[in-house]
Amino acid sequence: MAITLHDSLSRETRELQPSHPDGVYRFYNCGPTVYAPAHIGNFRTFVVNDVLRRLLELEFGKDKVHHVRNLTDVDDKTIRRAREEGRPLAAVTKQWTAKFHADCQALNCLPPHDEPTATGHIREQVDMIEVLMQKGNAYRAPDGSVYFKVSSFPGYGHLSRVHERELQHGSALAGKVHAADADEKEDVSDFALWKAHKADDGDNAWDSPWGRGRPGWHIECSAMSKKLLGATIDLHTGGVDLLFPHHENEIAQSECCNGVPFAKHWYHSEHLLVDGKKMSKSLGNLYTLDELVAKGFSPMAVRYTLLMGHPRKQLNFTLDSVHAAESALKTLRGFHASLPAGGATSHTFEPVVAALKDDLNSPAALGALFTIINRPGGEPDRESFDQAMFALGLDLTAAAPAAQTVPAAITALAEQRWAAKQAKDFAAADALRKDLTAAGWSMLDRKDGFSLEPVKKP
RNA sequence: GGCGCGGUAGCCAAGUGGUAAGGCCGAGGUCUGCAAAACCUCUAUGCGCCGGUUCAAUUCCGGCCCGCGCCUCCA
Repeated sequence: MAITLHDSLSRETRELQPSHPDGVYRFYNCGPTVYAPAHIGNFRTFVVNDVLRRLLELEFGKDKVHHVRNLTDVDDKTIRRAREEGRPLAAVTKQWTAKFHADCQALNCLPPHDEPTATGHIREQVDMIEVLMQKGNAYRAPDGSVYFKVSSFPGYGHLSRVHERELQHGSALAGKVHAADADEKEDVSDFALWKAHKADDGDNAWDSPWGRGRPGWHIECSAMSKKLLGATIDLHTGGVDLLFPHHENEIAQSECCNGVPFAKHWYHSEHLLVDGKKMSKSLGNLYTLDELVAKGFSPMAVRYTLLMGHPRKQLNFTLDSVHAAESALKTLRGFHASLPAGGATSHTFEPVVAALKDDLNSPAALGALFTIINRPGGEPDRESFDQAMFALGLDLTAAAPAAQTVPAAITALAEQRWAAKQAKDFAAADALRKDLTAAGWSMLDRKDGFSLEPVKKP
């Protein structure tokens, strides 16, 4: 069964097929800027792309997928962070790259085959800018910056329909259009390919034919995808916010430079909202994985939560939904543990993967999963269940939420109650249970002993 | 102002021109001294509002209301 996926450029849902003779599907996913911990909104996109990666492996073969995800390790934010902390840029980006990798691993995301960095590909970016200069698609501003001349590319705006857009009238936004460097550009739509060195950049600058400076943001993806995947790639993905201007600019640069179509298919995942609003520091509704783990949630429950909504639809993330995910995962773990070893064909989980292959419909896939689990009679098929879990990237053997340390006083109370229970002094036992509950702990009895866990909050 | 997405049970969320998946929560039951777990059962005559098309609309069309996102470097 083919994978179908919505294409942001044509606005059609189309089948995915490798276009190169070697049968390798070339897939580029815009990665994070490494200057701070990624938040769960970022991870929605990466988890969705991870599911896609897994489906591609199932469909075309494990060695027939080439997945590239870049790391932006030089830009205004990374440089500012390094300056604020008085550390070298590389120290900052290395630290946050490591954190990003740890979070991805916790969320069970497969590592991309290549993870190129902007600073590791200055040469390739400069080369590309030189071609654009030669072809007349770019110009050097008086300060030494190089800009892409948007008017030189007739195809500009097709992806985001930017020609149908207008700047917001009479608002603060219209006035703040790049006040910083607007004077250097010939047109406000033009965007930087190369940024001339400024004092704030410190020693984060490289030599170029136009003087010392650093690459603009968009050029890195064009240069690195070309180097690793070729001039025309099969699929380019990212969050909706990258649609304009980032991806629009990438298309302009790459197609003007290479003279061939940049990407055959574009896919954009929608934003994660928190409590009905986009995450932002000012609203205080921004979560990191660590913060959720600190609240007692498992990373796998966070992954599950991110899959509860259709990737092309805004998903409202709440702590209640992570609770729901944690409970659902618990059921899945129990089901998995009770699955018979042998394969059976009466209850196959193939519909789960089928739902995912239909434009990454993860909520439908989760629905199908439980529908099959709850189907009476017959025998569930372990092989297809494992495959469904692989596609969803749900590792049911991953650690459940870490048990909290039990205070000695609580343990003492529990031991008293256990003794009372053994002595069949149920009145005392019940009283002690109440005390424990009041103190915030649930006592779980077993045949041969007890365990304690924090009282579940509603 | 422009562009785009969405409004489905207490919460989250699929879906279809033919009469509403699933998860969570909640309720009842079985089983347990109690509690928990597990298992069973139940939970939208209804899909933002108003019209229209149709034998039939939540699903198509039109209007309206509300929410969210993007509009130059935020996944």
